[in-house]
Amino acid sequence: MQHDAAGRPRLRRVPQQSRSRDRVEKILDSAAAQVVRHGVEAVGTRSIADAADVPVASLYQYFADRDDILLALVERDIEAMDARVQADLAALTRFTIRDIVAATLAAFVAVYRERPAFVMIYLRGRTNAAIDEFCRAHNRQIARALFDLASDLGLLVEDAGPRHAEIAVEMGDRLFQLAFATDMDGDPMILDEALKVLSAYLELYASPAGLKGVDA
Amino acid sequence: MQHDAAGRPRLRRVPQQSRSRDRVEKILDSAAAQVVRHGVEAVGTRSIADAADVPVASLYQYFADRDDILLALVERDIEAMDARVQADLAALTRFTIRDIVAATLAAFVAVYRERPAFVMIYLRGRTNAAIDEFCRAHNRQIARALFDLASDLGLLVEDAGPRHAEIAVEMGDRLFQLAFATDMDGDPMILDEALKVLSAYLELYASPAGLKGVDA
Amino acid sequence: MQHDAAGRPRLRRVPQQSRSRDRVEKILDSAAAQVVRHGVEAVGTRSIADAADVPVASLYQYFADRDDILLALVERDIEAMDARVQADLAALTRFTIRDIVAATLAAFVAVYRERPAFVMIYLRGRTNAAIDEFCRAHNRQIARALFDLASDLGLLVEDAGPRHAEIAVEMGDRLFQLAFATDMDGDPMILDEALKVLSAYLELYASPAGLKGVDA
Amino acid sequence: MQHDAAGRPRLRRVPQQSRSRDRVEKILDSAAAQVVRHGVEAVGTRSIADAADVPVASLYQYFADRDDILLALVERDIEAMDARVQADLAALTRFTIRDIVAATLAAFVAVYRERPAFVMIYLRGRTNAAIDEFCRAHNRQIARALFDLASDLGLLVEDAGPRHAEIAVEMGDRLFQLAFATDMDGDPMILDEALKVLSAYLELYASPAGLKGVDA
DNA sequence: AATGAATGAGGATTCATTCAT
DNA sequence: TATGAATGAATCCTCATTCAT
Repeated sequence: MQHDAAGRPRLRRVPQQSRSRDRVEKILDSAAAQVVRHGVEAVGTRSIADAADVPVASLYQYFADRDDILLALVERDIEAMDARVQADLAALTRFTIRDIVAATLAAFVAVYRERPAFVMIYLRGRTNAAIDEFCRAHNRQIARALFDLASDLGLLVEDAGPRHAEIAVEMGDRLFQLAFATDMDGDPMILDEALKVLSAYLELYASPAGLKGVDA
Repeated sequence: MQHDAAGRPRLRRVPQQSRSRDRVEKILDSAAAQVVRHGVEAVGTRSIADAADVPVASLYQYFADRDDILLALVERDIEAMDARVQADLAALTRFTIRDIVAATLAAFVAVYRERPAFVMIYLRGRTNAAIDEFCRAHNRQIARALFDLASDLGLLVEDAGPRHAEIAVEMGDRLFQLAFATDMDGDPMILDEALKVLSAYLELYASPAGLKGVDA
Repeated sequence: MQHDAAGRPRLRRVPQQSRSRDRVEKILDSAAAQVVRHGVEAVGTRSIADAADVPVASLYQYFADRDDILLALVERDIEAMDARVQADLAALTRFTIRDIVAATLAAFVAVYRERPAFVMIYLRGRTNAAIDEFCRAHNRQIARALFDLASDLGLLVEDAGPRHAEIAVEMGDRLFQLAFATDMDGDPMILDEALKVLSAYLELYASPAGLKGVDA
Repeated sequence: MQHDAAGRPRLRRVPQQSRSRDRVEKILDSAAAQVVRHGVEAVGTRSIADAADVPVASLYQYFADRDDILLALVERDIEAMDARVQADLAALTRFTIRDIVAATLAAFVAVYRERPAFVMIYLRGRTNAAIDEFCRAHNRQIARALFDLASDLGLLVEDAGPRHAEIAVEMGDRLFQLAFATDMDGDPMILDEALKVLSAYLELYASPAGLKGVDA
């Protein structure tokens, strides 16, 4: 990560032009392909650039860093994930804690399956501080959103707080890491376990409505 | 991996001298330590050599390649694992399918816990073709050995074949990878599940004796 | 420095528009600040442009080159210096060789102190052919002007020629470089010595009037 | 400057082999030539290596860094300077404070004149922390040696301490920087001034013998 | 057998400059 | 005129590997 004179990390410039957007997408696609093919550590600026048919120097138009490219990959995938979760939850006609958990997990699985590069980078996130940090922050954000939803619908008891949601999300995160560690489709057994574990945990904080369900 | 003029991989020279053996062990120990501390990709010939207090060039007396060192690490660990499995099985006084599975899994867990470098390399095995190939071959070999044992003891039905054992071993392999992916001691929940899953699977092919047990 | 198709150096476009003039000044001010802060070699187009709040590409509207910016800086400062010398000399009511030398040196010192960037670039001028060349030419020009002044006032003997003035100017130039090499205000001891040395030298070529003085 | 895993700067390997020594000398000579020709900032690893007819990577056999090469240049020159000072002082048959100062300054001037690259690097030392630090330490060391000599010969009064010698050396150092800033042979006027200033200063701490002299 | 020395190939990143609009 | 975007060339440096002794 580059830093400016004042020591703050230089921000990646987010291009708004459509031409640029295409190029960025191409770069990210190439990077994703390389990651899937050869692993996170093996992708270099050169291989990304070559695959994207872009000069190496041009990468630095759009990204601060090699790491920044990987981070962008994760961000892109996470955005897709958020969208999917939101859509799937919006499609529910009846809400229980378990339904919300199931829909969320299903959305995650669907996106993971579509985006194998995400799985690879995410799993090795430990190699890369920026990615790690970003994902952690995102987990908190997701937890908050889910908590707000359940709370607004009256599915939770008084005691329940955003903290509980965070714990659940972190657990789910871990389980997904495990499930996708070696199986790019997500080990179904662990995915099943994930649903059971998370539901059981969160139902400890469910109101009667949270168990019985409320209509949308 | 180096290749000779004919394109075949150059074989690692296996030293027989005791002085050499000490050095090889020291190198492997150092490499293992580095792997555990900094991850597979971060380990270079220099860091291994420095840690082993051996000149870098001397690594090539004992190993063909950087990859070859990692492979040797895996081989060494796998040998330990085989020995442990054999010993633990030999210690059983009564054999059921489930006992064999349990003893084997326990042996694996014990060795994994003693040898964290193995876990790290094995998990990232995909980075390294040689290691991947070696492990796959070893899995088949283990499967065969276990099948022969159970078969000789009359624990299996007629339908059972080495293929089933292979499937079980591969499943166990996967589950271990998952269990150790984030927890260097092996996620106990997954390890428990592993025992249940593998036993249940293999008992589908168990003879009555395989369920009830036979004396040693 | 850029060159056109015929190999001649491309001339810097001297903008006449007032809007442009403002921008050029801003660019030069920024460049000067950067030079003083970080040294000549550390100043890049990007840092100049950022500091001037101007797009990098716009620098090339006004300057042919990175070098050309530094050269323009020197030119601007030299123009100020010339004006100051002229004004200070015009303010004299009585002229001796020593008075002219003193006034000239004082004018130089005053300008150097106001324009630290000039000192830095000039001292490292050797890095930059264009600047070196320009300064040498200017030295000759100043020497000629001072010689003409003293000559017209009858302060010099017959033997005296522009060449002697040039030597004096070069000596003075060197002494200034020395005086400002480490002390941004000019080492006073060297500045004093400069006055003594140059006066003594030039008085070797002074007419009686040159020593006694003439009224303006 | 490189750093090892523990954060300490990786030491430059000082080669003892004669073959290596030749190469190191060749590299340093090339670097010196480049510095003199194009200035300190313009010398890169590539240009040094090319000029020395050595692969770039080989530079890193002998030097930790680009900076380290420049530092080595300075060290080599400083060693020569120390040797020269020692020899010139040993040649004196009669010792006064002034004689010691004169001999020392003369030795410095002689070495500076032989080694223009040293002058250039030393003057820009401010660019390079390692060089700066090294020179400062060396100044202290020289001061100590000169003080010990004068002290042993009984040339100093009781009050005199190594601290005074350090001040004198620092002053001399500055004056040399000035004298050689623009004149590769050392501006004679400043060199003369240097002798006067330093002698006068140190004679404040001279014993009668220090003024009158003692035989070797 | 052992190793200090040597190196080609490649790593990420920066920079001055040009181009298309 | 003005400029965002684009890039070739260069930067320093690392690494696995080989060679000569």
